[in-house]
Amino acid sequence: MRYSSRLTVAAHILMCIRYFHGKEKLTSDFLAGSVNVNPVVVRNILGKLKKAGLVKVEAGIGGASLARDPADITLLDVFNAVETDTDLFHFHENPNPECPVGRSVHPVLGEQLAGVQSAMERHLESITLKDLMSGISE
Amino acid sequence: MRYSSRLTVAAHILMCIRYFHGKEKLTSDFLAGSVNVNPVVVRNILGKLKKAGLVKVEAGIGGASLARDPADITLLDVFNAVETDTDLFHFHENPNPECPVGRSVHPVLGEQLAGVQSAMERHLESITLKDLMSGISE
DNA sequence: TGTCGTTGTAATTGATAAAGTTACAACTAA
DNA sequence: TTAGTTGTAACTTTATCAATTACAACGACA
Repeated sequence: MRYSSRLTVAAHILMCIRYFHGKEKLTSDFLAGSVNVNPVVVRNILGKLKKAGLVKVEAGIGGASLARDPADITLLDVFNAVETDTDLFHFHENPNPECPVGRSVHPVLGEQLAGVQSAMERHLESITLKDLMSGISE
Repeated sequence: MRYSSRLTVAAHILMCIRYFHGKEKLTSDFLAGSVNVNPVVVRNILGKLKKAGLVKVEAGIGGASLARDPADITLLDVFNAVETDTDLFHFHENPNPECPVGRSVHPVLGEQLAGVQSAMERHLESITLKDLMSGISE
């Protein structure tokens, strides 16, 4: 099992909000049309992005907009906003404490894998919404 | 969703094989006792490690051993051996091709995320079984 | 003020994958 | 031949994602 598609869907949504800002009314229905997912999925993700302070959503009237400059929104922000469990690797529970290896596995491996995790996160942090927008043709 | 616990279980198994080499007969039952999982799970993972050329398993008589020096077995080797789908992130299918953003999402985002993936893999590659063994107390 | 379009959210369903377990054929040494 | 082990297949349980239905709450505007 690996991460859900929420990060890529969320990135898609943010790119749409930026691209169509001022041109279209950015309702969950409209966004769902571009991403091609259910509007409720859009509303859920938009809710998480809102909670993380990345977007503003107008309740009632409808429409979403960015809460920050595109250069200030990184993929790590999006990742942390939408992913419930951000841990890359999982440990099996209850290794045998009688065994010298079983006793040490979690701390030893955990330390090494934490380095892998942070390498990934630093890389995600280096990518901004602005970077992504530069790949969209007018 | 994220990666399964197969990587950590496989690492645990390899550490056990190294640690108990020459001291114990390393059957799937014995290994399962240290990891605290079902012996069949051990046999399945051992089969993948064997296919990847990391271990040797004696059919019939029983017992597993390393096929390479611990300094030549990296966590990336183990990762690729046991994980069926190594892609970190997933895309939603069928974005709307009529939309300029929907049309470009996959190539643009895909290129950036490939960089994240390879950052993770390079880091996994830098960790060897020998490194892990040095954390086990005698 | 009341209607309409929209958001926020809960509940249900179906699909997919992981992990545990049972069962048994195939293999090897003694 | 027998005992112990590996290699697999099949089934079960559990968990999560994503789609969907349903509906209350909200806000602009006729």
